This record gives sequence, structure tokens and C-alpha cells, in this order.
Amino acid sequence: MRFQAPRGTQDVLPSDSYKWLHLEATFRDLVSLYGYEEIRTPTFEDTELFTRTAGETSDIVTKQMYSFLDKGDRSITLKPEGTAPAIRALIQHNLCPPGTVTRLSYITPVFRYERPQKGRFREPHQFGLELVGSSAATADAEVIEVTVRFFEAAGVPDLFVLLNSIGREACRQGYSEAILRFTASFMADQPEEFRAKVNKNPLRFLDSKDEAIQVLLKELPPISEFWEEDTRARFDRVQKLLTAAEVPYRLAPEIVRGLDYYTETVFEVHSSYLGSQSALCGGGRYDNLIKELGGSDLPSVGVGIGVERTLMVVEEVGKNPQVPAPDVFIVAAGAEAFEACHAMARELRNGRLKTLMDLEPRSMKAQLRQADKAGVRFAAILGEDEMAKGVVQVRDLLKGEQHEVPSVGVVDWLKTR
RNA sequence: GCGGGUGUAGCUCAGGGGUUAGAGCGCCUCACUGUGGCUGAGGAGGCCGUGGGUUCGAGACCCAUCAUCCGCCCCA
Repeated sequence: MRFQAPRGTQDVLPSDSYKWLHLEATFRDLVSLYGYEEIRTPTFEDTELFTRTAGETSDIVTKQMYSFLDKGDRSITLKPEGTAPAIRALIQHNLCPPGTVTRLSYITPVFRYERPQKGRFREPHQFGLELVGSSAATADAEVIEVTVRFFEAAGVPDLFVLLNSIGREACRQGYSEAILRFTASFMADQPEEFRAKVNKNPLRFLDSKDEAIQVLLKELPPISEFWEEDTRARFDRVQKLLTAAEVPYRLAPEIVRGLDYYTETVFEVHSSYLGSQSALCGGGRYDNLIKELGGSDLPSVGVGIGVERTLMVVEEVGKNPQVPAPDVFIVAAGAEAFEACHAMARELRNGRLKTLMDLEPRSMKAQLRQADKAGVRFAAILGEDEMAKGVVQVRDLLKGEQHEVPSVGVVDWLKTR
């Protein structure tokens, strides 16, 4: 009880660890079907990149960044999300020359200095996809579809996509002005700091939980009335593609995403099982990000998936993958057979059978109880009598049957079951 | 960053100033000396989160601190 984990981290049980690895494998398998290649960790987990991530790509208050001074008094900020670092790696290593299309995936921890609560940690993990180099609506739809297929494969029930388009600069400019007009009376009473924040990105008002704001915005026309013609065309096309792919989606004009590098398509995936704990993932198109980070003028669309939240939903509905039980438990009938049991364990493991054995030659009752607890199907019992006869008693713990099997044939016998 | 709840056995929790801190589940042993699950009996396991304070006496009350959970904020 004296050990206390660092704030905002989780105690991870062995079974949780297995679920995590299983989800990771599900993600890798699924996205590889669509041609996404994984960026390995060392490629983009560079401290300097973290540092720049904080200032350049986000105007979100820095108190949510995980910042500290290192031993050289440099200000270090741990990366708060995966997209910008992945895009930096892409620029740095020229992974997407103009004229080509590149599909990247990554699995990475991210860090946020927030008050931890359920479903929100200081070191959460993110699965991410970046589809770079295409401005086609099919790219938007592909990223959304892959994301949904992943959640389906992971066992997330009742999922649906919330879809919106926030248009291009002119559209957002016009809409922002409209929002500020509608909320002028509210803003007048607000502190200077708040006004400065909102003026920077008035779209954030749309998903505000403040009732006064929501009342004022009741008469606000939807953003679709500010769309330019090509935005509308893309949005229609994306919807058609999603329908064809049988991806369940709803239009959600209130979804604007927090970062200002998004353009046009934005989406989230929700599950009705998650309740108020927000979305499982967030994504969309960001056609200006690569240029802003110093790369070519490349269009891009991507998604970041919250690993812990996904696991929470899967856990909630009891669709956890179970750790596979061992195949055999070796029971030493009498201390004299203990060494021979070890030899048999080596033999079974050489035959690729997952084999357990008690560490001490305890009573058979205790050993069999261990076997039962471990969930194994077979107990292989070896004592002096069996050694003399050159056999092993193999007990089927499920059926309660017991078979006498020649020692030399045990591996084969077990493998054919 | 703001407000609130909770820290007692491996787990879930009871005990709300007064002997030696409890229950259920789990674990171990025995009944059954070479056969699991069921039953019964017995047993092990506690810096009562940590530090300070009040008191004759603190697991309990007060302060601080750490952890954790729930709102808010925020959500890449």
C-alpha cells in the first residue's frame, strides 16, 4: 500500500495488458488492409519536436500541456497529440513527395497536464492515421471508414459517426463573425482573458455547455449556409461514399474540433455506451497543416483514436478478449517425480504447448487445484508408478476423464485434442 | 486551474473518541497420507495512505500532504 502511482497513470493488471496488446494488434491488422504503413516510434519521438509542438500548432492554453524544464533549463513540452509529430516526421524524411499519396499509421503515448478522471489520463495513448497528398473526397471517406471498421473489429457496440464540415477560410471567417454578432451581449460581461480566447476561435462557442450561450445561438443559421460551392460538393460526396460503405453517420453541426488547422470535413466517432465521456476519436481534413509546419502545400486527412477510452467501452459491454489458458498443468505425484516432471515440461514446451507446473512438489490436491484455477484443460500426472511403466496419466479436467498415455507420445496426444 | 467525494486485509467494504480493528469473497492447510470443482473445520494475511496536531486515550476529531473518483474547465 505504500507504493503510489504517479498522478494520472493507471495500475495495469496482466489481463489489462493483454487487452491492450490485443487492441493494438487489431489496429495494425485492420489498417494494413488499407495500405497504411506504421511510423516506428524512434522516427518521430524527438524531444525538439515535442517542444515545437506546443507553440506552433495549437493556441489552446498551455496549462494543459505537460511542460517542464530539463537539466539544461530548456523548456520541454511532451507532445499533446500525434498528428503534428507524425506530419513533422513526414516532412523531415520527405515521406510524401508532391504528386504522391502516402498512408501512415502510428501508435504513441501522448501527454496532457489535466486533472485526471475516468477516461482521462495524463498519459493516454493514441492510434493514428494520416492520409497525405490527396484532396479527393474519397480520402475523407476512407479515413472515416477505416476508423469505423477498426472500432467494429475491436468490438465497440452501437457506434456512429458525427460528421460536419467547417469549410475553408472564407467560410469560417464569415461564420465566426456571425457567431460573434449573436453572442455580443453575452461577451460584454465576460473577462478580458475569456474574450481574447473566444475571439481567436469563435467556433468553440458551438459546443459550449453554457445555457446562456446556447439560447443566444438558437437563431444562428447552420454553418452549411456559409459553405462555398466546392465545400458543399465535397460534403455531399463524402456522405454518398459513407452510405455506400454502410458507415452509420449523423450530421452534427456542433462538431468543430478544437484545433484551428482543420479545414472542411471534421468527424468524431461515438458509442452510446460511452455516456458523457465524449468521443472515442477525432479527425478530419487539415489541408493547411503541412504547409504551416514548413512542408509542401499538401492536403491531408487523418484521425486520432483514444486507446484507453476504446478499451473502456469494450470492457463495459464485456467483449474483452480473454487471455488464452495454458494447455497443460504438470502434476508431480510425490516429490520423487519432481525432476522428471521438469523434464516433461521442457519436452511439452519444445512441442509448443503452454505448460505450467507448481514450483514446489506440494500435495496432488494443491497442484490440481492450481491447475483448475489456471483454467487448463489437461493435467499431466507423473509419479513413480508412471515412471516405472513409462506412461503419463493425462486428466481431462473438463470432462473428468483420465487417460494413460505412453510418455513418448504425450505431446502428440495433447496436440490432437 | 476550480468545486466536491473517497483512502481500513489480495478484492469489495463495515467500524464515526474507549480493551486485543471486523465481515464477505479470495488465499493456504486439514477432513481425503496419489486426483480439481462441492461441503465442513482451522489458519495466514493490517505503518487503518503519509506527516503533524487535539486528547488520559485517535482507525475515528482538526490541519497539511499524496493518491484516487465525480462534476466544471478543456478535449489534439
